[in-house]
Amino acid sequence: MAQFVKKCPECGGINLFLNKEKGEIICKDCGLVIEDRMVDFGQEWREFDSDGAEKRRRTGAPMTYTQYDQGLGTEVGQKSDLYGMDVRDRNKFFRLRKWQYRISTAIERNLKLALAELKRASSFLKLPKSVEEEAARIYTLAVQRGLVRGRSMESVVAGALYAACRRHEVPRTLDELSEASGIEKKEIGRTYRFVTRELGITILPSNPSDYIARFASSLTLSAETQSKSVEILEKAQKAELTSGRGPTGIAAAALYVSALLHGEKRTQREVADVAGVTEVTIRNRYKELLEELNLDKDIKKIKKKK
DNA sequence: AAGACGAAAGTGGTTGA
DNA sequence: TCAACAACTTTCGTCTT
Repeated sequence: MAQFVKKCPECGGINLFLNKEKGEIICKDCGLVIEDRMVDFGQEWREFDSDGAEKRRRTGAPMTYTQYDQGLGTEVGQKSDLYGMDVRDRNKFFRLRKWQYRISTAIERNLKLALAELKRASSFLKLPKSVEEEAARIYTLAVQRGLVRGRSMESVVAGALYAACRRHEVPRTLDELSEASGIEKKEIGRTYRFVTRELGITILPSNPSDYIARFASSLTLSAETQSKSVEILEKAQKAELTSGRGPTGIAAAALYVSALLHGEKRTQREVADVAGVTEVTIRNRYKELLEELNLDKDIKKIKKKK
C-alpha cells in the first residue's frame, strides 16, 4: 500500500480530505490538491442481471472496454465441428456462422468507430481514465441492447460520457459535452436519459460542490474563495435551498458571493459563462443565498470599504 | 459605458390525474 | 395522454457604479 501524505506540504495543515472517486487528496485548509491521479477505487462493472453477474465475476485476464472487442472474439463453432454432421446440418452450420460473422463485425465496426470518438471527446474534456472506461462500458452495453438504433452514434457516446461523469462525481455540464461532441444539448440529455433508463443505471443528483473546483480554477479564484463557497453551499443545503434547483446555478451563485466577500470580484457574466447558466439564474440564487444566510451585512461591509 | 437588477414571456421537462 | 407546474432562459428596460 502506498504511503499517504499526512501533512499538507503547503501549509502544514492536517485536515486532509481524500476523495476516492476523483482520486484526489485535498487540503481543506489551503485547498491544495496534493495527489490527483491515484488508483481508482471505483468498481469496474455492475451486475445488470443475474446472467451477467455469473459471466463477469472477476477471474481471468482483466477486460478493458476501451478496446473494441474487449480483447475477446466470438465465433460460431470450428471446422472440426463438422465431423459427423449430415448435409442439412452443415448448411445450417455455415448459415449460422455467416450470420454471426456479419452481426459481430457490424457491432465491432460500430464499436471501433464509437470508441475512437469517445476517446477523442474524453481527452478534449480532460477526463480521468476511469471515467472513460466507464463510458466505454456503458456504450458497449447500449450497443449490445440495440439502443443505438435510430440515434446517432455520437449522441449515444456523448450520453454515455455524461452518465459516466455523473457516476464518478466529476460532472461536466451538458454544454461542455455539447462542445466536445458537436451534439446538441437537448439531444445529449435525451439519449442520456434514455440510455440510463434502459440500462437501469441509477445516478444520484449531482452535488453543486463538485463543480466548484473546476469553475473556480477557470475563473482563477484563490483557494480561500473556493473553500468559502463550499462552506456557503453546505449552509445552503441545510437551508434547503438546493433541492429542485439546477446544481450549476447554485454553485455559480456560491462562487460569485464568495468572490465578492474575498474582494476577488468577478462579474455575473463571467461566472455565468463558465458555469453555463445565465446571469438571471445567478441573480436569483444569489438573492436567495443572501436572504437565507444573512450575508447582507458582510456584503455591505465590503461595499463600505470602497 | 458596463454591470447589476428585475419583469415578462417563452422553452423543455416532470408530474399527477 | 394531457394539462398544470417549476426551473431556467431570453429579452429588454431601468438603475447604479
